[in-house]
Amino acid sequence: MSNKDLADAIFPNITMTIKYYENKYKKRNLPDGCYVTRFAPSPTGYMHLGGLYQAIINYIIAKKSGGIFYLRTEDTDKARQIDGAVELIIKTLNAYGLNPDEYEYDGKVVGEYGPYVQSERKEIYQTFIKYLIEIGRAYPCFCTKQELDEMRENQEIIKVRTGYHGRFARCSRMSIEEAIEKIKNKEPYVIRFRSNGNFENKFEFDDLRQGKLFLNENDIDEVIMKSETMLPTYHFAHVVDDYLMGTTHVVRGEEWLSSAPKHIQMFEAFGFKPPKYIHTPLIMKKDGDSLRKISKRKDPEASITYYDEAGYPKIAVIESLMTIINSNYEEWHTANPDKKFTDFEFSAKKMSTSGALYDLMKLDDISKNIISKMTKEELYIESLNWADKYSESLKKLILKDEDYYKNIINIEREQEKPRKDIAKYSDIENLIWYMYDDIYRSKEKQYDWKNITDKDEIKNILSTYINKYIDLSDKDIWFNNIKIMCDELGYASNMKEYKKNPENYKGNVADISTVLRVALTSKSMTPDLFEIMKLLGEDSIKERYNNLFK
RNA sequence: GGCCGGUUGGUGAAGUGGCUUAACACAUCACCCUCUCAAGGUGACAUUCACGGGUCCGAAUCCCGUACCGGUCACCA
Repeated sequence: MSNKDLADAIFPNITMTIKYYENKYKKRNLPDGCYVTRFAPSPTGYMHLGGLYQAIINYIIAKKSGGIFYLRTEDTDKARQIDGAVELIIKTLNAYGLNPDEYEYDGKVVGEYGPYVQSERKEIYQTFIKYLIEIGRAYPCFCTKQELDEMRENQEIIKVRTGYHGRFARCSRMSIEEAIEKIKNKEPYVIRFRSNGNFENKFEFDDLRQGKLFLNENDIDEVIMKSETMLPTYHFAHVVDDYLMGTTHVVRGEEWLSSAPKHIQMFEAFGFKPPKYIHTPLIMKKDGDSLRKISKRKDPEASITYYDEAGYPKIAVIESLMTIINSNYEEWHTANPDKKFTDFEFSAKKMSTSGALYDLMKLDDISKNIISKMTKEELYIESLNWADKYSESLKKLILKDEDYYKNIINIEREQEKPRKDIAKYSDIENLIWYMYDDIYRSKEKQYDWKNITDKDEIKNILSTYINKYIDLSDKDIWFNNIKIMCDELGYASNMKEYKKNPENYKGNVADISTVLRVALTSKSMTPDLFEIMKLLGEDSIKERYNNLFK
């Protein structure tokens, strides 16, 4: 009995060879220096901020080099899979402008290296595993979960490194006959890789972010195929897929670094050249006094849907992540305002050395800048698209009179230094509701009076204004009228004069303006009053002033 | 516990032996501008780079030790 017999007993139906697949998936015909990268999420739920972060890096290094960025679905864990997760990932990627060149979705395969869904590549993995068994580098293991648990407990007691290695790797010494017998008896088993490493030995591992590292060789006989589904584990699928798909650079989270020795060893077992690795820091979250990996379960801001629902422009989210990826991104972007984030010269070495806290304040700042630079047409379209999905009330407002809406959002907009008060589309409604008469009438309002609070004085100011001074034909005339009114009512029309001798006046032009503003909008903080008045129109202003104390 | 990495302001960080009196950006605060707010302008904000020791004419930068933080040690990825 030979290893060949064992391999046949396990995979009687696998007739292909590695050569066949190597022929089928030809080496990519790309010029030197092109990066082939992938985003390889497992469809276990919603798209995660960390996932987007990985995807961005993969995308920019591939695009910048003229290479390929592809999407691979890692669905080997059927228990954790969630319906619709793949769709969400693809849609998110596309929405954020990170379109993969190759992917598989909804029965459609784009690219020469598919299937791009791991569960559909079962035969490929099994072919590779079969080969490993034939050459004696893999074997079936019949240890039960319970036996493994006991073994680990034992190892802890006698203070040995835990894991299936060395003398603890019982099934590695099982005779071929016995193994075949057990398989015939339908005993459950997994396939393990037979490691030839020595944990005491170090080898040099070159991580493109961390630089040269000296890691211990792996001596654990890792599970490479699961028993029930006969699908590979991550470790094995990574080796086979990234080899066959021609991945040149694997960008993945730092949590993978410690299993890199296993991967390297498997590549070597096949005689394949491993890809280059970039292990990235994790995005962290402050939890009390300590830090932890940002978590989808505990942190709403870990899910990309959080940003979509709040209405952040996609590019703002990307740029905020870029500042974490390489902190010189912002400086570069300021110097090259017309370039896209994909033009940025990403440097793995410049990535932070430890996990970064994601700063929502920073996101707001980036987002405000981006939104302030939009034209009114752009903002109109973006905000309507957002409202269509997430806000019935804003949508109604916009559609009531689209031109009116555009005029409102255009206040202090299309100019050299535009107003920056919108960080996300969900802010808009709260900033503009008072521009609509019907809402203004029905809404419960708190008037935010400042210096002048006396009812009769306010009435007096308002009636004087609408009877004698209201003129919306031109901003200078408008403001000049307010100043004249100040003089008439005993308020300082000139702020400098007022500051010199405040006791000579009842107040100043700012106080008067504030009364006009609050009486009109209920708010003491609004954009340019003249613009607001002009848009509202005389009738509306008069109505609001007249009805104020009724 | 073993192994691997890390530790520069509230945050992201620049920095690789003298150019650093520690860049830039966010946040915060003050002032200016100003009809309010936002914006914009000016300035403040780490006498110090986790701590201790060492090398050196000179250290955030190199070495050693300690502490703390993170990752990993699954038939999860």
